[in-house]
This record gives sequence, C-alpha cells and structure tokens, in this order.
Amino acid sequence: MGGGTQATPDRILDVAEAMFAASGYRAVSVRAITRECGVNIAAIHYHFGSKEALLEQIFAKRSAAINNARFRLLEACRAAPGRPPMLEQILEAYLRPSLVLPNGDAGARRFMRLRAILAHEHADMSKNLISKHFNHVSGTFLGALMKELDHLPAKVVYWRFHFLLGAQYFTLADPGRIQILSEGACDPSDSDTALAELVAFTAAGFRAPPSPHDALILGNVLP
Amino acid sequence: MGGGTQATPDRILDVAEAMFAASGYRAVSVRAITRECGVNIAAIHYHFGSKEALLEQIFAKRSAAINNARFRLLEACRAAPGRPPMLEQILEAYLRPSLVLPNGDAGARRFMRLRAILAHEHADMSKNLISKHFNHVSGTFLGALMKELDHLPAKVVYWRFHFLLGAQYFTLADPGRIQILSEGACDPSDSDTALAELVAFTAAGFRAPPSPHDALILGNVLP
DNA sequence: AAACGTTTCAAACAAGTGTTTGAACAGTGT
DNA sequence: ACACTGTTCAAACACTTGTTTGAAACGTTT
Repeated sequence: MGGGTQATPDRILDVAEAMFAASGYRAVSVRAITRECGVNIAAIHYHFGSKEALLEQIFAKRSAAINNARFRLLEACRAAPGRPPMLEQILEAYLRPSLVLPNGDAGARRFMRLRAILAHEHADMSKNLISKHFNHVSGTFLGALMKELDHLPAKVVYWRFHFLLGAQYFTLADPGRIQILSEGACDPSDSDTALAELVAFTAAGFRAPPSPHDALILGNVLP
Repeated sequence: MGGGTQATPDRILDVAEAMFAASGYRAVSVRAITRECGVNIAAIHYHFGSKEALLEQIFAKRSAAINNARFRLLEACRAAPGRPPMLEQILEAYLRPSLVLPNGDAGARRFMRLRAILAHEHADMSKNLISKHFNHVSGTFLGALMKELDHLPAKVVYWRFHFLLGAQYFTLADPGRIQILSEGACDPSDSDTALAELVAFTAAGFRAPPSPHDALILGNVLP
C-alpha cells in the first residue's frame, strides 16, 4: 500500500472508493471512474464484471481490516479489566477503527463514509453488503455491551446501539450540518475530538436508566 | 388535506415526496413520478419548472409545519418550568414533530426520512435546502439547550447536538440495521418507543460531564 | 519467430435521463 | 359565436447511463 504505481485493478478500486465516498454510488459513473484513472471504459467490466461487483470488492477489501482492528481492541479491553471504565473502553474499541485514520491512511474513514452514504442511498443493496461484512462484529460488541449493562433489558441496549450507529454514521458522512450550526467551531474531520466526544456522549446514553413509556409528557400539547 | 381527489400539482407533490422518501432523489425519475400519478411527463415541468424545483416545493411545504410544531412545543416547556426535567422536555419538543405522525398523517415522518436520505445522497443540494428551512429552529433549540447546560462549553453542546441529529436521522431513515441486529425486537417505525428511547438516551448524553481528550486510552494499542 | 493468453482500446449497443415543443383540449367571459 | 385562458398530450430533443464487442497491442513462452 502507499504511494507509487499500482496495478490497474487496485488503482480502479482505490479511485472508485474515493469517488463513491465523495458523491455516492449512483452519482459516479463508470466513465467518470475510468476517466479519472486514465484507463478505458471497458476496464471495469473486464477486471470486475460490473459496477456493482466493483462495489462489493471495495467492501470485501476494507471491512476485514476495520473489523480485525475492532476485535483486537476489544481483546485489549478484556486484558486489562481493572482499567476503568469498561463501558468507555468497549465503545472506543468499536468506534476508533472507523473514525481515526490508521497509519495515516485515509482509507478506513473514507470507506466508512461510503458505507454510511450507501446505507441511505441504496438501502436494499447495502443491507446485504453490511449484513454480510458487519453482522459478526456488531453482534460481538452487542454481547459485550449487554454483559456490561446486564441490568438493562436487551431491547433497550439494541435501541441505544442503534442510536450509537446513527451518531457514528452522521459523523462519518459529515453532511456539514455541525459546521454551519456551530459556525465552524466543530468539525467531524477532527477525528480525535470526534471520537472523544462520541465516546463520552454514548457512554452516558448507555448508562441512562431505562425510561418507561409514560415518561413523555408533551404528547397532548399538539392539536 | 386528507383523502379524496386533489388537484394535479398537489397530487404530484404528494406522490413525488413518497417516492423520493422511499428510494432517494436520483433514483426516482420524472417519468416514474408522472406515471404513478397517471399524468403526462410534461406535467412536472409545467407546474414546477424542473425536478429540482419540485423538491424545493416539497421542502417549503413540509418544513414550515414541522418547525411550527417544534416552536409550539418549546413554548409549552417554558409555560410549565416546574415540570421536571426540563432537558427532556426540550429534547422531546424538538424530536416529537419529526418522529411521531401528526393527526395520523404519515407526512411529516416521510418527509423527514426524505430529508435524511437527501443529506447523504445529495450533500451539496441539501445543505442549502436544510440551512434555508432549518437553521432558525435548530439555532433556537441550541440556545435553549445551552441555557439549560450552561456549565458545558458551547463546543461540547454543539457536538452533542450533532450526535442527536445523527441518531434522529438514522431512526428516520431506518436502513433496517436495528431490525437485523435485534432479530426483530426493535423497529424504528414504532414511533412512540423510538421517541421515548431517543429522548432518554440523548438526555443522558447531554448530561455527561465534559470529557478531556486524554480520557481515551486505547490509542496506543493499534500497531 | 511463431503462437500464446492477457490486457487495452475505440466504437457501438439498447435503454433511460431531464427537458422542450407545438398542437390539441377544456372551460370561461364577452 | 368567438377569443382567451390555463392545462394536457404525444413526440422529439440532446445527453448520459451500464454494458458489450471485436480488433489491436502487449509480454511470455515455446
């Protein structure tokens, strides 16, 4: 990996991932990708078979690396159980590999942004891809969280993990909303700050006592 | 509003909103919309001018209703300050109009899902639309939150509002992830539960003490 | 040098995109 | 009856989409 020249298929994978992450899957045509690579239009179909197969290759290549890092960090948590607080450790183990660039490579972050965009843009296609590549790691971390929060009903933990995913995706996709609202004070591409803030926020959210339905009070105000 | 027949432009607005919310903006063609409406292809350009202008009309029509409801609910909070806890009241005032169907109309929820999808699919276009229609209400609620959390640095409140937006969008867009992970136990289209869980989670997140950067501990574990 | 499988290329394919056009239609007021 | 308005329609516009094709160029091996 790194600089220099790379074989045509690898270069296509790289360029396509970058363009998909920047503009979405539908918006980027095979012509735009091959033009950017300086290769012929037919190259994508020769090397990968189709535009969709190219996307699947990107998923296969990236998700393994990210999930391996997550498992390694989760092991590191268990190796030092005395280091408080465990909930924050688990959350950081899950979030860090997707948010912070490994080895200065922008790859993982870029891919996770692509994943976030695809989840919204192409729901049916991405549902299969994400299930295939992320069900295992998500299930493992859900188990770890439930063990740590065994006083909570499983349903509540699922909901809170769902909110965690939403906050993570929104940070990775970075639609620019927080920059506008904070007038530039906050920037999701500041990975270290984003990670620290997200861990603190979600840890507190997971620790919240389970709320009964009738805790909502404004329901009868609207006409 | 309601059942029965409606004028052609209104019907186009309605059908287009539903189709955009279901599949995204790019994926739905003007031909598909007009076919679904049973009108001629030229109808969209005659009544609205362009496909993009149609989208803007949808935004203009919906955002006013949602934001009015939010302001009304925020006023209701202030009218009864003794009713604890105020933070949950503010959050519910912000979230309820987007999550729970008003008057049994699926409209607001559908539109907010469209907004969530558009934010990811068509970042540049939606940034302007969302700024135009939602900066005011977001700013007002940010102010209310900061007043309630005046012990926190403004930056931290911005970050946490950003996470709130992410969790909200993810719930509205409903990419199906939580159903898979929870094996059907949780469903974002169960609005009341989603609202109650989201308010409880984010309220706890906002109440978290500000975390120093060095609270992260796993940074040196990765190779 | 000849033959090989692999890779690249320009060109075309069929289908779909947003948009425009000019004629036909409806309804109302004079 | 006519003219004037707002609306609908089939057809075409110029363009882009993903994909396929068959010939040319390549580097190896025999």
